[in-house]
Amino acid sequence: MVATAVSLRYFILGLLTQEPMSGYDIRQLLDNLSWLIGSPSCGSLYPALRGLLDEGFVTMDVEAHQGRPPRKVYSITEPGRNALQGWMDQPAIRGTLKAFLMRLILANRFSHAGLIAHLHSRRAAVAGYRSGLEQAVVAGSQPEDSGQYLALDYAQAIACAELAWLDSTLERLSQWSRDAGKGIDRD
Amino acid sequence: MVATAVSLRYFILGLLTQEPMSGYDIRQLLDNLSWLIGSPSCGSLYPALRGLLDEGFVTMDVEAHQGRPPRKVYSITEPGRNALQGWMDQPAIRGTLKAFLMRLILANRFSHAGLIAHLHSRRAAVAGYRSGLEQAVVAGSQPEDSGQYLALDYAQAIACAELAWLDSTLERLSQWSRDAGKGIDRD
DNA sequence: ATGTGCATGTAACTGGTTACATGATTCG
DNA sequence: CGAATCATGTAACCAGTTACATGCACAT
Repeated sequence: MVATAVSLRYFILGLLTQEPMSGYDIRQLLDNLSWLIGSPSCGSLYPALRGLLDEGFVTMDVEAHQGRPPRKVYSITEPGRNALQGWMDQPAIRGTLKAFLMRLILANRFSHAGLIAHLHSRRAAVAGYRSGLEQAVVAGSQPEDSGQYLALDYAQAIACAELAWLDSTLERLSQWSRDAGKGIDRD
Repeated sequence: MVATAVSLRYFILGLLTQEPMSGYDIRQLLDNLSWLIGSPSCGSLYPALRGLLDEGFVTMDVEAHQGRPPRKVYSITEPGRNALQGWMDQPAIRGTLKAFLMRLILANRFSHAGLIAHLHSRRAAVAGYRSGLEQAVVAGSQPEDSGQYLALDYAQAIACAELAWLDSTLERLSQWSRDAGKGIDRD
């Protein structure tokens, strides 16, 4: 009853903020992003669209062509935008990397500040995770159970890399926004 | 019909290779590992045990205590060991980090060679993933769609970190096994 | 008496997958 | 003629989650 991640639904909703699209369009777009979040292959796409429609987060216009099946073009509604905003504002729940990436892709369509906030919240989550790992190292895992030890080491390495990326990116973004603030948006 | 990851089932099976355990024992063990793979909190644990029992991968002995509910102690069977081996031998399917970590934890209970193979297969998977990301950078994503660009960059950073860890760990392990081969197991 | 720990489980739901089903159009 | 592309969807299944249900023992 708490967070209800429901990534795909909201991600689709986010994609629709750019322009109205048909299910087919969305699928192709998702296929392009498959390296990041994996294509959900129609079996989950169409039900998701149906769900969004039922909740009133999108409207549907049928573009009938003769012969060819009619394109059903979906557009986001005001309630849809609100729901999406609500989803975006949710703090990044730990472990859901995919959800983070989805939001990251969508984030700067909203606001620069939102993007920054999103990165910060991720940073906090990862930092917490890493400190948990450190405690686990100190506590249990003797190096004799090297499986556990390896897994721990691996997870720590990843977490450190994430933190490093987040820090450098935040630095870069804040610098960019400082420059933009001064009106020196050369690029 | 292909891979059927079914992580938890097989992970439990792997834990049982060390010693017979009751559901309760397993749960506590999993709780200890929660920072890595997240505790599955009985709702999935007991059904998993039931499933393993139905498939003949474990046997169950009931230790009746008066008063206190009886401990049901599960032991792995020969078919269970075979099934587990089959699962371990599956190449690490991309994206399933958790499955990889589970196998990593279990791997060296089997054989040193298996562990190495496991790491190599992960390495191949991650390398493939990264090259996919690189292609995606070259192809689509103009820096204007900075959301996509950021996500891409992030994923690449992680992938690189993974590769670096895998390489250094493989190096370390092969050195260790070389030393052991020479009988100079100083540590 | 009350709550914490041991020890088991069920039921309903969720988010997703695979594989299948439909049907017209256009290209080789 | 057959295959690929456009375009929609359904049905069955799967792994896992949350929340609930049970019940005894022992300590406060």
